[in-house]
Amino acid sequence: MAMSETLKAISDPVRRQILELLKVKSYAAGEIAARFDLKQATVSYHLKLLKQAGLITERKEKNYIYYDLNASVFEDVLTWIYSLGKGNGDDEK
Amino acid sequence: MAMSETLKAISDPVRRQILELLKVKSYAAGEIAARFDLKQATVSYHLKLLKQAGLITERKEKNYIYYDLNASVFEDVLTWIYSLGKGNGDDEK
DNA sequence: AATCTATTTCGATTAATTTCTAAATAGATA
DNA sequence: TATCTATTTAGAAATTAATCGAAATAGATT
Repeated sequence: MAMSETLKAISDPVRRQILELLKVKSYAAGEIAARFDLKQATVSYHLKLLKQAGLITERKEKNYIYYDLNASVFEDVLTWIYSLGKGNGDDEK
Repeated sequence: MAMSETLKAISDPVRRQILELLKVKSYAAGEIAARFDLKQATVSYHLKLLKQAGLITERKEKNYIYYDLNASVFEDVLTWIYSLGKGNGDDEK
């Protein structure tokens, strides 16, 4: 189930842009929201999905919540993609 | 737009399984459909999306349509995923 | 304690995706 | 040519996802 969640998370362009933003440094939820033409509640929804997929972590500081990228989750995805290239006949998900 | 299409295509588990199947060899549409608990029309819909994303190609032979995997399309996705790991500060999609 | 600030959660709405049945296409075969 | 076989396309129903406004939470600040 982990990979489905990861792939669904990154299949949305808003969520990919959030990840790209967090690649540079941590941002608080409000700072992230400010960069999109979306309401804060909507961005919060996307952050929740990314968090559930393990792609970001949160860290509370003062009354802000800072988000950090966790790219290590991509390992399974990379393995799956490579396996398609390598023709080893494994027919399972 | 290409990457969004690729990622959306592989965000569905049925479509990932189709790709895994095609990794082994080409199959006709009906043979693929036979492996899923879905109507042929539904599988045809998934094949269409995979084709649009460039992940499979089709080849007509007799009155069958054979499908082949084209994993080369993953290059952009791999590049994107790697770029998130490497912290190079590029904030664009 | 009262209020301010940052953020999430809830409920509703709209939009997109998946699935189905039925009909259409198109190439083989009788 | 009539029909069989493989497959797609069209249209409708069901499910899931994205968005918003309003209310709730929780930690600072006064």
